[in-house]
Amino acid sequence: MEIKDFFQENTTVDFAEKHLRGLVAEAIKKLGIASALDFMLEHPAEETRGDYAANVAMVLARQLKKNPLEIANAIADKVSSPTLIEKIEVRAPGFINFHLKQAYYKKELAEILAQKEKYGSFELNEPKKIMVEFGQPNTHKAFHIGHLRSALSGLALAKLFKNSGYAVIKTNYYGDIGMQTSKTTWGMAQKALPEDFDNWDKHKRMKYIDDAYVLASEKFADKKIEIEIRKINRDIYNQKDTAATRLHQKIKKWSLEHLSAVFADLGIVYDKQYPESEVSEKAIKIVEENIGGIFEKSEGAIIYNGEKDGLATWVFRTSEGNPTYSAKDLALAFQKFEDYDLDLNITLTSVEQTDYFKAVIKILETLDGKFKGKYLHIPFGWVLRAGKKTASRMGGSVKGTDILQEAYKIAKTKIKELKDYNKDEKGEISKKVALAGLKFLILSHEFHKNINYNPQKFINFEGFSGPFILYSYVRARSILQKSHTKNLEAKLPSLSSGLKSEYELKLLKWLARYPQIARRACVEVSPHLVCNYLYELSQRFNQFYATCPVLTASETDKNARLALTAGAAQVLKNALGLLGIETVEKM
RNA sequence: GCCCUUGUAGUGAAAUGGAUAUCACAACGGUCUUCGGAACCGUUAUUGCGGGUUCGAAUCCUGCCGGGGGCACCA
Repeated sequence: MEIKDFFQENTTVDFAEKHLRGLVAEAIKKLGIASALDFMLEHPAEETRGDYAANVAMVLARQLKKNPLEIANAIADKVSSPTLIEKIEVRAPGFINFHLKQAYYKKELAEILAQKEKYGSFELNEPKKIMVEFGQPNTHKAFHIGHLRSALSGLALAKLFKNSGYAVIKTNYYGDIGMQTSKTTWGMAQKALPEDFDNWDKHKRMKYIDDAYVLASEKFADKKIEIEIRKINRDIYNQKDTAATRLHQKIKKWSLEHLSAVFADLGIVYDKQYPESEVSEKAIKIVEENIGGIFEKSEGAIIYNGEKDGLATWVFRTSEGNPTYSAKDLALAFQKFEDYDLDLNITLTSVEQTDYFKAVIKILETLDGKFKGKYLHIPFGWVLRAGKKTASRMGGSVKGTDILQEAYKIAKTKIKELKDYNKDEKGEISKKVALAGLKFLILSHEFHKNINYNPQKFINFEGFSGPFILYSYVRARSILQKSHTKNLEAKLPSLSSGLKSEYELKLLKWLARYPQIARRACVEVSPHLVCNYLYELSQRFNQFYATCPVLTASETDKNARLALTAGAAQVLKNALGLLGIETVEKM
C-alpha cells in the first residue's frame, strides 16, 4: 500500500477549486458531452492568465475529434457564477482561464483573521490514529547528521498529519542493545574513565563515548577482540550481571542525557519511547514460533527466505541465538498496535532500509491480518559529504550537536550590534533563528532525495532560507506593533475599496492558497511544498513592504494594508508551525 | 550480477503531464534622508544521451551512460 491510499478523502480543500470544478462539470453535462470526466484545475504559472485554468477541453478533444478551442469556448459559454467569477478567457491550445473577483480573496483574508492559528487546519469527526516513528538514535553512538534529518523530517510529518486532523503519536525507537552497543562498551573498557567523567558536559561525554565506538570498530577485525565483543553482546542479551554489562548500562544513561538534551533543543517531544532492549525477548519468541512457516533454519541461524516473494534473504536470529534488528522490528510492530490500536504506522528511516522494510512488512502482514495496509515505511535520503556517505564507524560522521553549535554561532553574529537586546534575548533569538535555518534547509529538499552537506553553504541565512522567512515575519509584526491596532476586525470594511496595487493583490491571492498547500503536503508527505510556499509568501510580502507604505498611507489604505499585513503574519506563522519552526518577534 | 533510487544554469535546489522551466548562492549593476537592508529591482546561464506514448514530457514507458544505496548473522 502507498500512503496516498490512506488519505483518499478530502484531498481538495480549496473552496474556489471545488466550486469551479463543479461549474465546469455542470457545463459539460448541459452540453451533453460527457457525464464524468477527469480533468485538471490548476493555477496558471503565469498569473496574468488568471487564477485557475481548466484543461478539460484538451482532454475531450481526442474523444470528440474536435478542435479543443471550439470545445473550450462552448464550455466557457455555459459557465456562469456572478458571485465568484470576474471573467473567463479561452486561450490556445484550449485552456479555460478563470479570473476570480477580488472580493473572494478579501473574504478569505477576513477568514484568516477570524480563524487565526486554526486557519489552514482541518478537523475530522473520528480522527484516525497515526504513529510516526522517527529519530531512532543509538544510545552508544553519537547523534549524527542523518539522525538530525530523521528527527526534523519526522517532526514535520507529525505536524502535517495533526494539522490535517489526525491523532498523531510521535515515537522514538532507540537502539540500546546489539553489536554496536557492545562494541562501544568494549571500547570504553579499554582505558580508565577520566576521574570526573560523570560531571563532564553531556555532549563532550558523548564524543568520548563515540570515540570508543570508533576504536572498537577498528579493532573488530582482530579475531580475538571480536570474540571478546561477542561475549559482551551475549551477556547483555542474557541480562547477566558483569562489569561489562554494568558499564553498558552506565553508557546508556549518559547517552540518554545527551539525547534528551538534543531532542529538547530541536523542539521534539515524544509521546512514546521504545528501547530496543525491551522488545528483544518478544522478538525471539515470534521468530521461534514461526519456524517452518515464515522462517527457516539455515547455517545455524533462523532466516526469512524472501526469494518466493521476490525479496532478499534476511537473518532474524543469529547462530549465537540473539535476535537481529529484523526480529526486533516485528516485535516492535506488535507492541505498537497493542499499545495504541493504530490505524496507521509510519516508520521513517534512511533509504538504505527500503528493501529491508519490504520484507518486514510482508512478514507482518502474513503473521497477522491487522497489519494489512497499516504498516508503512517511508524513506528519506542521505545527507552526503562530497557526494559520499559518511560512516560513523570510521569517525567520519558529522555530529548533530556540532551542526547546531555552528548554526547558533553564525546566527549570533548576524544580530546587528546596534540592537540593544540583552544577553538572554540574544541567546534565545539566535537559537531560534539557527534552528529555523537548519529545519528549513533540511525540509526544503524532496523527502527521498540525497542532500549534499557542505559546511560552508549548509547554513544559509539569506535568500531561500529559514531566517529570511522569519525576517519577513518580524517585519510584519513590527508594523502591527507600531500601529497599536486593538481590533483588526474594525479594519475589514476598508478592504472593499483598498488593496488595488499589483503587489497588494499578489500577496492577497497567495494567502488563500495556504490551506490547499497544507493539505497537499500532508497527503504527499512533502514538507518541502510548505517551504516553497513560505518562500514565495515571504517574497510577496517583502515586495508589498517595499512598495506599499502602511502606517503613513491614507486611512482607507492603511486599514486595508494592516489587515493584509496581519493576514500575512498569521499565515507565515501557521505554515512555519507545520515545519516545527517557531517564530520570533525581533531578530 | 540482481533490485531500488537519482541525473535540471558555475554551485545547491524547485516545478499536480500543461502555456515562455522557476528560485537561491556566486558574478556584475541598480534602489534607500529604512513602517527593521537578514530587504527590494535588474543582467548572464540549465532539463545526461537516444527512442517511444501524448494535443502537450524535466515529469510517464524503454535502451544506453554517470552518481548513490541494498542484497546472511551489523542497525
